[in-house]
Amino acid sequence: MAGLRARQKADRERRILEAAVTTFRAKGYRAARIEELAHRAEVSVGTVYNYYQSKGEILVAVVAMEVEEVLAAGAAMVANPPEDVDAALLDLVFGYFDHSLKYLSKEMWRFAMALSIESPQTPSGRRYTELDQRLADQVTAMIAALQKTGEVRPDLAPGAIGTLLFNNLNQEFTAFVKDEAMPLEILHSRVSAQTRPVARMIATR
Amino acid sequence: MAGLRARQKADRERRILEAAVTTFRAKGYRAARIEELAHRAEVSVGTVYNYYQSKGEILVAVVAMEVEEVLAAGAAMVANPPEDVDAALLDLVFGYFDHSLKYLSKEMWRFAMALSIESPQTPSGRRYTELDQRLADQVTAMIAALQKTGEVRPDLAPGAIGTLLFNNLNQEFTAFVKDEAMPLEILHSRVSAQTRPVARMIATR
DNA sequence: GAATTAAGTTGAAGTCGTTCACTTTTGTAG
DNA sequence: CTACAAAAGTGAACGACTTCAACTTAATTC
Repeated sequence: MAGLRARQKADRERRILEAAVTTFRAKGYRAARIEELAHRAEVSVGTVYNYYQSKGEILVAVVAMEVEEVLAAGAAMVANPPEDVDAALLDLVFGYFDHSLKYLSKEMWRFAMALSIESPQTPSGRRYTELDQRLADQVTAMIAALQKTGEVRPDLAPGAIGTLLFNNLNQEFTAFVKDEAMPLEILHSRVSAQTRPVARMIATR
Repeated sequence: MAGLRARQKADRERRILEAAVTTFRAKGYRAARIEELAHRAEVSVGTVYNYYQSKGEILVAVVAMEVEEVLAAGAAMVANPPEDVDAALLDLVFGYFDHSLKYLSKEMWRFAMALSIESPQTPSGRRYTELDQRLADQVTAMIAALQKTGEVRPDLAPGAIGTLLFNNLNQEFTAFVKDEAMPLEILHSRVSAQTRPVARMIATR
C-alpha cells in the first residue's frame, strides 16, 4: 500500500511545481506571487515552503528538468560524434541553445543564473552550478571523443579547451538571456564566430 | 560661490557612498541594512533613495570605481605590450584579478554580477554590463596590438579571439567569487591553463 | 476503536527594501 | 526683511518573501 500520506505528498509536490511553471510563464518569475501559486496548487503559502525552501528553489527545479533533457541529447551526440570538429562542437552547443526556451523564459533563466551566483552555498545555488559543470564536462568529453577518432590533435588537454569553449558559450548564452530582443540566430552566429577558429586550430589537418 | 545646497548635496552623496562601503565590508552586502547605512551617513532612509535608486545601485557605484582603475592600468599595458603573446595576455588579465578585491569582497562581486543578470535593463544593470564590455574590448585591443607588432597571426579576427578569452576569464572569475575558499593562485593557474594553449596557437612561431 | 504520537498544513506576523505625502531648508524676488 | 517657490529630507506605510506557533490529519499502539 502506497500510504495515503505518501500519495498526498507526491500529489501536492506535483501540483505545486505545475502551478509554478504555469504562474512563472504567465506572469513572469518576479511578478509571480507565492500566494497566487499556492492558490493555484490548492495549498497554503506555508505548505509551498514545506516542499521548497524558497521561490528560487522552485525555479531551479524547473531549470533542472530542462538541463537534464539537454544533457541526454548531448550524450547521444558524444557517443557518436560528427566527423567534422567544427560540426561536432557546434551541433552539440546549438542543441543546448535550441532547447533552452522549451520550459523556461529568458527571464526565468536570468533569475536562475543570478541565484546561483548570488547564493552559491544554498542547495539551489549548488544544484545550478552542478548542472553547469555537467554541461562543461560534456563539451570536454566531446573533444576527448574527437581525439579518439583522430579528428583533434592528441597533444592538447581536452579539459582546458573544453572548459574554455564552455565558458565562452555560457557567457554568450548569458548575454542572450539578458537581451530580450536577441534572437537565437544571433547567438548561433556569435558562438560560431568564436568557436570555429578554435575548432580549426585544434583539428588535425 | 559653490552654493550651500550644492555643497551639502555633494557632501551627502559622498557620506552615503562611504557609509555604504564601510557597512558592506563590515556586515556583508546582504546583511547590510539601508537603515544602518543611512544612520552612519547621518541621513534618513528616504534620502539614501534620493541619491541612489536602489541598494544595488550603490553597490554598482563601488564596482565602477574598481573597474575604472583596472581599465586604466590595462590601457597602459595595451599601449606598450610585452613581446610574448602569453605574457601579454596573462599580465593583462592577472592585473584585473589582482585588483579585484581592493574595494570589493567576493560577496559584493556576487551581488553585483547577479544584479546585472537579473535586471539587465535597470541603470545599474546596464552600467555593470557596459563595464564588462569595456574590459572585453581591452582584451581584443591587446590582441590587435600584438598583431600590429607581428606577434599574433594576422589572419585571425581579434574580436572573436578577444571575446573568447574574455568570456573565459570572466566565467572563471565568477567561479572564483562563488567560492569563498578559492585563493587567487588557483584562479591564476586555471586561467593560465586555458589561455596558454590559445596563446601558443595564435602566435606567429 | 479510542488514545497517542508523528507528520503535515495553515495563515498571521516578521523582515527589509522601497515609496510617497508631508515637512523643512535653501534660494530668490519684491 | 518678508513672502514665495523650488529643492531636498523625512519616516511611517507598503508589498512580498519567509518563518513559526498553533492546529489538523494520518499512522500506530494497546
